[in-house]
Amino acid sequence: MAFVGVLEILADSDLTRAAYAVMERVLALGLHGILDLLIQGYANSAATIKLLDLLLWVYTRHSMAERSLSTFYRMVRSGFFPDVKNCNRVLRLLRDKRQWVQVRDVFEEMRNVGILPTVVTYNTMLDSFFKEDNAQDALELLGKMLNKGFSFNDVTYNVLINGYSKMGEFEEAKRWVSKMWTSGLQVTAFTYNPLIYGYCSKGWMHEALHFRDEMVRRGFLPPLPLYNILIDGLCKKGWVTLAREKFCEMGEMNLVPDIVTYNSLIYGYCRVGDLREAFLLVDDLRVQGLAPTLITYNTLIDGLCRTGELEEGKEVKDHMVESGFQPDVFHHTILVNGSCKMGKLAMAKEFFNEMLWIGLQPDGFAYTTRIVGELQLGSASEAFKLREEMIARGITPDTVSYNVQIDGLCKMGNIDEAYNLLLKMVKDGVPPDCVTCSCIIHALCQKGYLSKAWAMYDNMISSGLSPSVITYTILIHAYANRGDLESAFTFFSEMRESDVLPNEITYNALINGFCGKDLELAYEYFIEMQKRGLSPNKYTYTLLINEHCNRGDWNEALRLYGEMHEKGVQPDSCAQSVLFKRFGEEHKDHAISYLENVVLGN
DNA sequence: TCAGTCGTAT
Repeated sequence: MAFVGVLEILADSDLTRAAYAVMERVLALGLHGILDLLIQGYANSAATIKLLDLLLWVYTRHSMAERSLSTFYRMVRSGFFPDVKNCNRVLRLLRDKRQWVQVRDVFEEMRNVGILPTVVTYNTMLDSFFKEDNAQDALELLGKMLNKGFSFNDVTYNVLINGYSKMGEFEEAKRWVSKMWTSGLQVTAFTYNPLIYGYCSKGWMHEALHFRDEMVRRGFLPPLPLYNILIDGLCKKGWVTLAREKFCEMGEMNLVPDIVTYNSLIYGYCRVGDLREAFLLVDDLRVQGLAPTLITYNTLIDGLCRTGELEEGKEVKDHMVESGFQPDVFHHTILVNGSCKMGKLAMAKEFFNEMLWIGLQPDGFAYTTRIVGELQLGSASEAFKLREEMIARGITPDTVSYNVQIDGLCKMGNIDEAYNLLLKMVKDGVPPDCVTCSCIIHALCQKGYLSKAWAMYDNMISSGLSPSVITYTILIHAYANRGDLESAFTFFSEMRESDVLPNEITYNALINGFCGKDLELAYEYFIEMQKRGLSPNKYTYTLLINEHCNRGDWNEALRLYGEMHEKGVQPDSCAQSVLFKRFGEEHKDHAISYLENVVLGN
């Protein structure tokens, strides 16, 4: 036990750094028994407390939560009270490991034995409470902190701003930002980070952009990650033009985009189906001296799959593998999904099996994707087998997994079974969401049980779930289609009051309902949707053209058909057959080419 | 700070 003697000398002579190095060496050798030796009084008592503290420090530095905890408790119970700095280190470690109960216990123990907390202790505890989603306890602690005469430092403010932003309590977060300004503490660019990050993660991009502006007005240069978050948030909303503007703005601010910036923007263009621009960006990033990553490739392949270009996606995959990238679970999930969406179940299976073959463990996303394919293109029993296999592999079904299953049952017409599964999911502690309810509402509407659907809607509201644009559209469509325009309008109004924005499909559902009854009102919605920046699509035109044809108003039908062309909306066979439904089958081709000539003025 | 799964319409 010579090392204890060495440590004792070092501790006595205040050679902390040297003692730390020796202690690290001792533990690297696995000699954890030093704790017992010290507690039993192997060294002199002045050195013992220093060495125990050192031990605790080393354990926390190496993120050894169990050892840190047991050392802490052995120490306090033997009357060796650790330095508060080491207690703070233990708290921080436990917080980072999300061991909430242990964080609270250690804090409580500190109080019991009389170790006085510092502002760092309070900041750590506040942060821990927020990360635990317990703002109430954070608030109480804040009160205690003030009562004891502690004043907030910059970290306190940042913890509060961060905590409230993550919870989506932006008003409260903003209040602390302005308090921080008036407190005279140093506000930095990073003070705004959590707020902007919070807004982006909730998709509130206007607010996020507003705070970028405020930041710049206050004279801060937004850091690169902040621009990346903004561009990512804009792209996720599909606002790729605005994202591009921000991308250009970066240059004006002397910020150099990195691969994350490019990947986000590429994602944005892929999501709006502009693969040309996405590939141009890949060229551009290469010119800038950057190189595509696995994420770049996966994003492009997903983009191609979504536009139906599965073969091109496979080409990119080959190119990716040739460039030395190892396909991962994301990659395979994308291709499984792409194959299913093209109706190629056998190919989806191949991609899924390839993933297993190369030794990758499919996660919940991969299984869910595969199960959806099986439900839509294959068999329910195969889907069930896969679900069992997923559970056997230790993946517990989440909300999406249940939703897929529930929707599958609904589509097979088993609403009762779907409802039972909803009850089971609640029992299993998996929270149903808006999609769960929408699936069942949709099924009820399709079966004609409209009042049951309405009851389900009331049910979801009283459970605290917010209906989405899809939920409203399902109900509006069902009621409008049945001719109950008043009820359809009720949902439309409720939608407005809840600040849920209608989309093209919502308007189509309304227009569909009003066409047969009140064409004037149908046109009002047709105008309104365009005022709101929504472009009528082929369904919108088809609905209106159909109605005019039914009324024999051939001129207006033709005018709409022309407008459709002008706006670049490609009519499909459905739009054309609606227009010519009075024509005999054998004349249609002539009629269509005649019409194209008239309309296009050729 | 970046990628993958579920629900709407003629």
